[in-house]
Amino acid sequence: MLTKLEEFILLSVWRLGENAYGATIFRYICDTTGKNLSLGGVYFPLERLTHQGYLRSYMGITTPERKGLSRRYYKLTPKATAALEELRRINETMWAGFPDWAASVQSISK
Amino acid sequence: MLTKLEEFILLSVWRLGENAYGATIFRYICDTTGKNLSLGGVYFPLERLTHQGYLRSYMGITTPERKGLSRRYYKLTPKATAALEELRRINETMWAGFPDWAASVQSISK
DNA sequence: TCACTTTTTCTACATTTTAGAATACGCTTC
DNA sequence: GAAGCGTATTCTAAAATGTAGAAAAAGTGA
Repeated sequence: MLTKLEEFILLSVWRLGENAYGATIFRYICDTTGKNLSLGGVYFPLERLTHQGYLRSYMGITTPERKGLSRRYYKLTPKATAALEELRRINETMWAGFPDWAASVQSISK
Repeated sequence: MLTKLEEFILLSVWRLGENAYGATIFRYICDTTGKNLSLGGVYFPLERLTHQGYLRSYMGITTPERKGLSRRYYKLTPKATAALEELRRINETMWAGFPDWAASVQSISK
């Protein structure tokens, strides 16, 4: 099963689209969760997920007029999309009916 | 931050109500996720969560006419409820707009 | 008493996370 | 053209967490 961090990383890659690389993913997760991750704690799972076939990565070759080391960008593979959809279903079942959840989900009235 | 297992354990305790003890929690999570957890992998975090103040536990003293070791029941503390509500908010933000999610959530049209 | 069922507890090992230091690269400035 | 700065990635060691399964506990029934 994907860990929570892996789940969040995959979702971040999906959401950031063309702009998904280590540093932006790190910042996005920190901002959204309000927690302080460590940088290493995002780069390491990125590699792991790539090895496991959830992500494809490629070096940024375009527009090299910016400062710094060249970026390594990430994209979801179909395997990742499938895993996320399964996870979404599991999450939905687990959380169904939890107080306050009702406010944003249809067809649960309690 | 709570791990995924801890999240699922807390949700199971909430859902199982008066019937939340190690073995039922274990079975509920296995059934819902379709994964094979190990038993030890549920008892250990249960103790951890209790120590950290997310759960209160008490031994089952009622109706001792059943077989087996006496059960240790669990209940959520207010700290756990608060953590779950925060997590729900984070999850909602992370998952908002993800394909297929739309089917069960209001006001997302894409 | 012995075997059986349900449940918890324990142990050893593998994986994942945390925290932060080290390294890389390309501008800019002196 | 060397030094410093900002953006990024890579690496390392320690701590926390998860996996797998064996062992133990307690009551029931043969």
